[in-house]
Amino acid sequence: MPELPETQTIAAILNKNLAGKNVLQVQISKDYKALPSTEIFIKAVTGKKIKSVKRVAKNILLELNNGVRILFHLAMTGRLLLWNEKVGSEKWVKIILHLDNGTKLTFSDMRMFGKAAVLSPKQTEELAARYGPEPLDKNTTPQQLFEKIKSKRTNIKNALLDQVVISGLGNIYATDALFLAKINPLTKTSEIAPEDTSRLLDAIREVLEESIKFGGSTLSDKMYVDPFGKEGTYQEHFKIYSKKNCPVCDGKVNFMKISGRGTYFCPACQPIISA
DNA sequence: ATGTTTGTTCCGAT
DNA sequence: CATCGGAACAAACA
Repeated sequence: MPELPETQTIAAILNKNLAGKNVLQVQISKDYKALPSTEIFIKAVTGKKIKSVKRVAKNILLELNNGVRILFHLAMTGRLLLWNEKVGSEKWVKIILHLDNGTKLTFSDMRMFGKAAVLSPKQTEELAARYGPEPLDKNTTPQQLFEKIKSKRTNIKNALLDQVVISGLGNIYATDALFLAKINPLTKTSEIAPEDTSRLLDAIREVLEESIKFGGSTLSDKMYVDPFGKEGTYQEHFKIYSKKNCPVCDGKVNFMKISGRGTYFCPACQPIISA
């Protein structure tokens, strides 16, 4: 579930609450495989101090004082919770980190699509290098995005979901950003002009920043909550995602699957660019 | 019972 | 050979 805003929200809260804490003990569920192996994971993490928590694309990285990183990727249904008296029982817990302030961080994952791994400093660099530009990085330019988009031969919606083109977008924010930029999701990347990319990057930044402001999106399944169990409210501010009628022209919103992902767009406000 | 789901990766097809 | 897109991964819900 989590895309960039949700991952960012989690990383910021964890950084605030975990920096400087020591990991006293690590518990891993028998039915779960941490990477590269559960044994190596436990050995690498136990007794280490957490220096900081950062986000890279949709990954959450806990930097330890020996330079090793714990990587969590939440995929569709992963959760990281900081347990206290308010955050109650949680199912599907796979990993528990016991901290020296008496609290614990749990990683749970209902559908097991997520990932927990330890990375060496070199592997951490390699990870970041695999991803496209970070949309919220001020140094990211429309020209960069344009070149990345032009390297793909598919529609713009698929291109935006490719983490090599741009980091951190998922189905919801790609859908909303295309609506704000007035670009039809089926537009071939070959038809995208530099000025479209400029509008698109602005739109991407707008939806991501707004969502971060609202603490991300929590859908009806309640899968996403922050580490203290709090839901996001960006779903009350969706631009087009999940809507029946266009908020701009009130026309009927089109729904279709693009590469298997539910896509919403307004055919009037997001017309196909003809060659 | 069938169809749906916010992500990523692998494999077959092109 | 590179790239695209469907299927698969697994579980809950309507």
